[in-house]
Amino acid sequence: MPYTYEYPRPSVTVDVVIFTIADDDLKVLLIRRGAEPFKGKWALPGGFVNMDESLERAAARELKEEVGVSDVYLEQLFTFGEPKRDPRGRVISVCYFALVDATRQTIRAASDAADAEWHSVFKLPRLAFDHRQILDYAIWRLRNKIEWTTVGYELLPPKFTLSALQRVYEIILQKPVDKRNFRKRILAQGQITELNETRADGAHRPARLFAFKAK
Amino acid sequence: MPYTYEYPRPSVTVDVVIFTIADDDLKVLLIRRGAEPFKGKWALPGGFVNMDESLERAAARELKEEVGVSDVYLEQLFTFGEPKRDPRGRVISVCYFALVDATRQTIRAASDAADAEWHSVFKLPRLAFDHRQILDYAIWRLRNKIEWTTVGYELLPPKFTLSALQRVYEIILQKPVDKRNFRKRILAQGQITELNETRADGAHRPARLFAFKAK
DNA sequence: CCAAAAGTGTTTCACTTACACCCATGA
DNA sequence: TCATGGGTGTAAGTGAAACACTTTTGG
Repeated sequence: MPYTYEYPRPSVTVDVVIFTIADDDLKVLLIRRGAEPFKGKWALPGGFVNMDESLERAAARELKEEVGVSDVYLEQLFTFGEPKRDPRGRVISVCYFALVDATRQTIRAASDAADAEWHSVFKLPRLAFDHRQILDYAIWRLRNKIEWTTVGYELLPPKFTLSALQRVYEIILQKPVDKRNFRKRILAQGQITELNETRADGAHRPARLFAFKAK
Repeated sequence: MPYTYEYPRPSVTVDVVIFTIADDDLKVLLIRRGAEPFKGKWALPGGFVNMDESLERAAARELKEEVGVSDVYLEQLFTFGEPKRDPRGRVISVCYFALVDATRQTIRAASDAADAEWHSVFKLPRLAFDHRQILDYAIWRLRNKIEWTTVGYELLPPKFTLSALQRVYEIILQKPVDKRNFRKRILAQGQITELNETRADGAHRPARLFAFKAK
């Protein structure tokens, strides 16, 4: 541990990989950069950490500013700090990943960005800085996590059908999932409750709705 | 992403949780602080990140300085950045955890610390800053990781007996492990090779030595 | 020959996987 | 009545857990 603070200090930012499911696809929010370097290129939303806010609060603030939501799933991902990752100087980026349910997201124009858009993670443009690497890592984490935990629910509204949840898994894992085994496994986890409601909109047999127990 | 760097900058340090197995116990290297705050208290080894070195290099450097080893297992753990975690000002700490095998560690006195010592993680003194929280998280990660991966080998010398490896697991998990199932499981992983050597020192039946394949 | 650690297989149980048909509804 | 997505069970296979005795060596 240091004795002194008379030491050159790097800049510290938080970048947030914000995922959602929309149009039957896994999407990530990207911001088109309005200034150099990488002007016009797409980048992850992010910004400086204020001196009086925690890292997680900074990430939550970004999320609020860029997507206009709070109380969503937010997890620290990794801290990227290669000396040359930003051409302007030493910037250390503490990265987070967030899961936002498709019905809540309402993108706001970010104050420091020309444009914000949801992009399919399977058809990504060229990204600024090392953001492609960050995003790839986030996808890898999401895929692992969905197999061992219950984060999948975070991408759905409070009431959802099992078919919708299954689609979330299929989209993220990019492989078909067996319907019967999926339902058995999910129900066996005991984390969701069957509701006495069905979905009204479909043209076919109405699907039973479920809800995630703890949130 | 920021436009400007005219922004207050926090200090950034790396702290390293260095584990080893010694005296049939899981040990962590702690440094006695020689200055305020927390003067005289034990703390994790750590220090500032130089402007031209990566975070991982900074952690490796600390490891080299404090324990005198390189080429050991090193993994980023978490970044702690609560605004009040250091009474002197805003300090963000990128934490790593390292696994050092018991035969290699030769503690050196650290340049900025009065003393460095291995402590049992089960009999810890009061630690400086939020280092207890960091250490608890590192132990949790180690326990998880050892169940799903092969990091256990990193705590042993290149040639080891299966009994020694089993003890590593028992010490970390703090529960007895079934010998036959353990051997089956480890061998089935296909990550270690049986050597044509036995351990010479024991007073009883000599144990076969094994080696980790990829390192 | 005794004490102590090394080494070795089989059975049981739980969980995962593969797989195909009927149901309910709106058009 | 038909097209479409919703919903259900069983059998086989795979991996984890429980469990006790024989072997080899040094003293």
